[in-house]
Amino acid sequence: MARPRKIQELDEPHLEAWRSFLRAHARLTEVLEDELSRDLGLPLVWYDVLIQLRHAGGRLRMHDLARAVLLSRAGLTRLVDRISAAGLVEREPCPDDRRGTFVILTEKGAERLDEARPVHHSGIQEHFGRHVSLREAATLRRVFDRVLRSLEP
Amino acid sequence: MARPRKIQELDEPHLEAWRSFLRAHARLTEVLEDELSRDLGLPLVWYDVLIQLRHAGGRLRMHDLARAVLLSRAGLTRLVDRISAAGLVEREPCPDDRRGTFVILTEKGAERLDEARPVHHSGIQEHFGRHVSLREAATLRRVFDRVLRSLEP
DNA sequence: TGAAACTAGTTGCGCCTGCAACTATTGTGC
DNA sequence: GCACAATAGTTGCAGGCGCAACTAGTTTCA
Repeated sequence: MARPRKIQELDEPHLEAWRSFLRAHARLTEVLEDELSRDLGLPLVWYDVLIQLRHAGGRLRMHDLARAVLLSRAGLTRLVDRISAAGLVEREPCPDDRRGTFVILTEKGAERLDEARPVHHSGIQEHFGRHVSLREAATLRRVFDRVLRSLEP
Repeated sequence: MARPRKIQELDEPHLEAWRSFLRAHARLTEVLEDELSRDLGLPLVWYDVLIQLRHAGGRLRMHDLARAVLLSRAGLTRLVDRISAAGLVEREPCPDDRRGTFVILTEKGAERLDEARPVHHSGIQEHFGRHVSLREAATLRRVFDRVLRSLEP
């Protein structure tokens, strides 16, 4: 008799892929964080903030920056406090929307980013890129983008 | 004239793969953490501790458990404090090595794990496995294991 | 055997984060 | 135009983590 089946079960190969994925992420971010902090005194989140700002042309609203760096707005408030205390970004009120605040990449922030980028990129190459063929990189990107799209609202 | 070249440069496809990897990890763990906490009141790290204990036959030294769940020994001390306060594990002195402490999966912990496992696994299937072909899963595992091996010692 | 080096686990401390509550501003519907 | 809901950002608070220092036990080796 046909019994109702789950749409799909999680099988061993997928579970193994998942476990390797988790472990690789943990180790890679640990190593890259250490390298960037040690060599340049720049935490990875700081780097991420600076990169996102440059990517957006140098300025971003708190709200948008929070989404870009995957942080709560509260978390971002404190983070921007620290980074701006170091002079790498500045806050500026948003003229259109008086609730809003822009975060702006300063000259000094841009310099630090220029120093950090090659270091960080060669870390990624050294520990990740080097071990991944072009074909595999394409697969990774395709798969993860697919996963991400499914998680969007 | 042949100028010295870097061994390898990080190229766009690899960088894109890296970015998607990071975002996918952040979103997936966020969602799975929420599901497990909401449905069963069990944080993901707790689940991980219980699973690792079962995997090891029900008992593990603090030190080994810390490595298994990718936590500092200090972090694990507090984590085990919390989980054992909830009755899911117990500490027991190690007879061979009087510095050592075993963490032991209790009956209650095993029950909670049995409840959580199918929930967590269907979450992984729903948000990850479902979007990944068998062939892709094999690639992911192969790539990440390769990366992990390079990070050992 | 005995001292020095090492290892296991815990604790003090400070950092970073999210949640919930709050203020200020903007948008909506009658 | 005005009350009510929604949104932007900040702050109090508590949880969870790692580092460094500490205690206790073990290994090494002369």
